[in-house]
Amino acid sequence: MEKGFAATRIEEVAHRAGVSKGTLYLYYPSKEELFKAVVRQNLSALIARGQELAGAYEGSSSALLAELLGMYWKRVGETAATGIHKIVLAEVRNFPELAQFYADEVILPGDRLLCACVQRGIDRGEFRPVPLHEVAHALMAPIIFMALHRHSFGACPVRGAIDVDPERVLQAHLDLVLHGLLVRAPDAPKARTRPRPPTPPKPQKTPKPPRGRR
Amino acid sequence: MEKGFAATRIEEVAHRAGVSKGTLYLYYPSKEELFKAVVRQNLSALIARGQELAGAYEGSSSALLAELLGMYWKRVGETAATGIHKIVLAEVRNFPELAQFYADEVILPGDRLLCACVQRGIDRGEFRPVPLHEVAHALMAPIIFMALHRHSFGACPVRGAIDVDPERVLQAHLDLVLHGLLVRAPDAPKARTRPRPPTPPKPQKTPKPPRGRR
Amino acid sequence: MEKGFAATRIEEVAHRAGVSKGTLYLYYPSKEELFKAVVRQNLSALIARGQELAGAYEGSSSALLAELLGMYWKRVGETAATGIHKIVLAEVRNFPELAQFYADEVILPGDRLLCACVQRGIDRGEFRPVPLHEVAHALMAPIIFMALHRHSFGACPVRGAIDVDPERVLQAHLDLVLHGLLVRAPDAPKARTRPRPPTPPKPQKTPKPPRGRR
Amino acid sequence: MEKGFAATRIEEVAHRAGVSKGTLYLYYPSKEELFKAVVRQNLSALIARGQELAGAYEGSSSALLAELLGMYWKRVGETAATGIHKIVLAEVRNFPELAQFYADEVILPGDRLLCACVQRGIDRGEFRPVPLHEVAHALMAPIIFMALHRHSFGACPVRGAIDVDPERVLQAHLDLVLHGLLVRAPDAPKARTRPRPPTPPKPQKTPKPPRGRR
DNA sequence: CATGAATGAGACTTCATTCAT
DNA sequence: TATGAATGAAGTCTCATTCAT
Repeated sequence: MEKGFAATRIEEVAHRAGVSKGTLYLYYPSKEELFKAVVRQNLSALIARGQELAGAYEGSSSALLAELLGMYWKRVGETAATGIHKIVLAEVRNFPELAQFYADEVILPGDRLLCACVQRGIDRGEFRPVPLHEVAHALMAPIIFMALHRHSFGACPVRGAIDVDPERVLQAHLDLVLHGLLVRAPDAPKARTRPRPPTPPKPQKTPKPPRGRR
Repeated sequence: MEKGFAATRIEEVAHRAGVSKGTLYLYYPSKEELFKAVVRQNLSALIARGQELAGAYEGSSSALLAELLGMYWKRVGETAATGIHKIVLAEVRNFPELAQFYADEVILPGDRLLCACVQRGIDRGEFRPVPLHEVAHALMAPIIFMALHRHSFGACPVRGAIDVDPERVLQAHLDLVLHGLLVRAPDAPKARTRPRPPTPPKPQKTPKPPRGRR
Repeated sequence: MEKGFAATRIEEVAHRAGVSKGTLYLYYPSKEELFKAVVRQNLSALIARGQELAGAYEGSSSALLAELLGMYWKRVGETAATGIHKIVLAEVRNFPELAQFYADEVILPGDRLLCACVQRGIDRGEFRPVPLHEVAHALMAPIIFMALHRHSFGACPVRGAIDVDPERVLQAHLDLVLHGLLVRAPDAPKARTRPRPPTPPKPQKTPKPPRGRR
Repeated sequence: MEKGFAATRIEEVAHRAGVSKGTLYLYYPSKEELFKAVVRQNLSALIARGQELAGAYEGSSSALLAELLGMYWKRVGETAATGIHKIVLAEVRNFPELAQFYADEVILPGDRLLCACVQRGIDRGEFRPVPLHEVAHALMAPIIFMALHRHSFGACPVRGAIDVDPERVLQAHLDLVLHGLLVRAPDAPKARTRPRPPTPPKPQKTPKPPRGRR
């Protein structure tokens, strides 16, 4: 996840795993297969988590969506698993079987889950009628994108970086989009899960002290 | 952009350029430099496009944002330039100098532009007061994400793919998010640039029977 | 014998022996030693067979030679032991100690036996005086060669192979060479061990239509 | 030819060829292909030589055969090309395509040539009617076998080796076998090409000074 | 200015060998 | 005594880079 497929040497993987090069080959017949196994295992975790959440939920659909997205961020976006997004994005075209796998195991289930939640909101009269898939995309994209971003740029020391706090971005995103979903958006944005003042002082645009790599 | 840095062979680059391998080295001292030049040139194109978009605008802030995002999609998201996003994302950590460059040339200007537009909306009483950077992120992310997605998965034949129409996603995104920005969201979503029925007939019930591509 | 020294993996040897790789090393300290043991044991079998044949014989020297060569073919040429010839031939130069061993255990005893038989024929006035070693070579070579050939090419499906019947080759060889040994070759070839019509009907005109094997 | 396929390192081949490892791969895509090319080229030489000889011949069939076999020995048996026999024998089972190739390019043409000569002898009333293919085998085998033998054992220093002089073996073989072919074998063996006393003193069985390898 | 043949460092992979259990 | 997981040296092959022409 740090370097991508090609730039990662089998030897280092083995070293970090605490075994020797040869041992790796007792479990995976090739670098490609090892790679695919890494993707598969990490994705399985993703799916599993999604399904846990998908269980019965009692509150409003807004709250449910906020919950889902927030949990996704906490469990995936902030963990090492984020890298999986980067690597899949970067390598699908070189490992075509990956595409099918990812579609089946991640994209479809994820889409299904989000669509179901939005539909629930519509059915209960909470949300305006909206195109499901497209909204699901709009809901998820900024979060995954942020994860991608943090995983790649976040790891590089950059002068003048816009120091967006993921927590706040998530908040803004939910605020905005749930606001947009509501049948009759009230004057004041009540839809937020946790009430927060619009933009707390927290000074932005400060050159954040670069966190060294490694 | 097709294969990533490592999987691309100098020889093929030379071949497609219609010259010999040696000739490449007359112009670029190494594969790394060639790569950086490719990124830089493509980013310049991105910038140029950004600047074109940044010109004076008279209408409502909602319309301005819709215009900007739509234009971005048409000029970048749908063109080969999209690949630049993918490759930068995939390689920044291996080419740290790229991070600074990308931040300076793409992220900052882009953020500045969007923040200015949102601020304009707030100043003119169109938008609720919202955290600028975070909203800018929320505005841009789904579009770039879609571009990334199309560039990677879009190139792979996948059974049962969710066939999202970019045009519609863009529409839903704008609809949603601009809706959410408005000070007083009216009952009906008037904020859209081009009047369109809220949810066009095209029935989209959740577990849509997968229409195979290919 | 199937694959040669290098292409044979210890693991497969162990597997066929019904034990684990480690167990092999309890009995043989290295692949080389195991190999040498294989050769040695197979050669011992060869020798043993040679000595069985060497016993007392009463008939004509022609008949004795025919008997010996025929027996060799039946007991060695047609059995798995043939492979030993191939592998020794292929590997002597990589395992020089093998050369001495093979010379002592196979070549010398074999030569001694054949020379003795030819000398017996000369002494008894049956054979012309001929150079012993050279004739011994001429006697044995076609048989061993055929064995080699069958072990290597015989195992490969080849279109248009010349389908020589080993039995007939042996016959022709004996016929020819014993004919050539006799002091006064009679008009008709009576020297053959088992009376057979000179050239059995089976018409064999030069460019015989290749009968495919398989 | 010295070490066999597996024991030969690409690097050494390159070194002896006076080029670098990589260069070899500009001409042959793999070690296997290089190997096959070596075999092919050497065999082509074999064939070419056989066909030169196959041209018009005026003398007796005995003399023709003696000529052919003698020339083969001089042009192949004594040269480095001999190794080709060893390596083909040792590796056919690992390179099945080799079998077909060798059959087509070497065995069949060779067989055809020899059969034609024997048939010529029969037609001209020189030879007894004999089974062609089998006799061809009997004619060729001792010579190839000797070549194999010299290539492998000949290169190893062995105490008490039977020091057979190839020239003499060839002579004895021809003497014997041509003798055996003749319709009416005369009392004295006149069939020899160059008249030589049966067995000159030349003491045999002497521990020949080991010719070191390399 | 352009070529393309040659290079050789470096990476993946194999497999004989070891050794704790 | 037997196992089989682990090892790491060694070999094949790739490909960025060089340079004489």
